[in-house]
Amino acid sequence: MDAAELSRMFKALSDPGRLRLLSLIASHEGGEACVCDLIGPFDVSQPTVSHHLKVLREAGPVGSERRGTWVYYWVLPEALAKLSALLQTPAVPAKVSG
Amino acid sequence: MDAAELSRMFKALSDPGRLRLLSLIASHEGGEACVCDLIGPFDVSQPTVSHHLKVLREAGPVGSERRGTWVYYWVLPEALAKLSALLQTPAVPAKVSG
DNA sequence: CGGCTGTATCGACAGTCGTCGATACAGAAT
DNA sequence: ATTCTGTATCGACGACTGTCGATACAGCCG
Repeated sequence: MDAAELSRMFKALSDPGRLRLLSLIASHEGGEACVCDLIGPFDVSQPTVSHHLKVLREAGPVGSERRGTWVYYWVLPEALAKLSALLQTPAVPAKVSG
Repeated sequence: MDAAELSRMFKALSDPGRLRLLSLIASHEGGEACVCDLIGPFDVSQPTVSHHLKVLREAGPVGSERRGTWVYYWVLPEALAKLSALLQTPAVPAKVSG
């Protein structure tokens, strides 16, 4: 994991809406939510929600799958754990600086 | 810590240059570095480095102090630890969603 | 004081981001 | 097949970001 990939992950988390999406997904029943569950709670349009979900998906911290009509999203704790570990260390360690 | 403040922290970490700055500061002798130590290793100009340092300072994860001619920067592990803790939990917990 | 060095701010510019409405695609039901 | 609903993509727009050169500010040294 280099600085570029790291920064991509952080960038995905740098939008309040995406943080709330992540939270909403994680706290949803069964640990997953379909897009239709995520559109209601937000003031933004459906395309915008879809866009944010795409950003999260491509950055790493969520997975998704189509099941018939609906598309479900869930949080990938491993991806978040990696970031967490990096922040815990003596502060962004040699892996990044090298 | 609400979603807006969280996102500000993440945004500060969402630039590869700032991540490397953070790493450089943390790994520097004594845990702190003056700006002059940070300009050399980068391809960007001094004003740009200064700008990134300001972003980091205002977002939280670094502190700074002028000592005579030089200005020193150091990492604030507590700020990073907060983020780390949030990412560790069942994934961006109730504090954010509420 | 005047000049020198380290750092910050300013103004400008290109590029990216979040957002939207319109539209296309996917699957289910009739 | 047609139609309906859920989701994704497209094209466009304003706002923000990273970057720079020029310049201002701060502190040291003659």
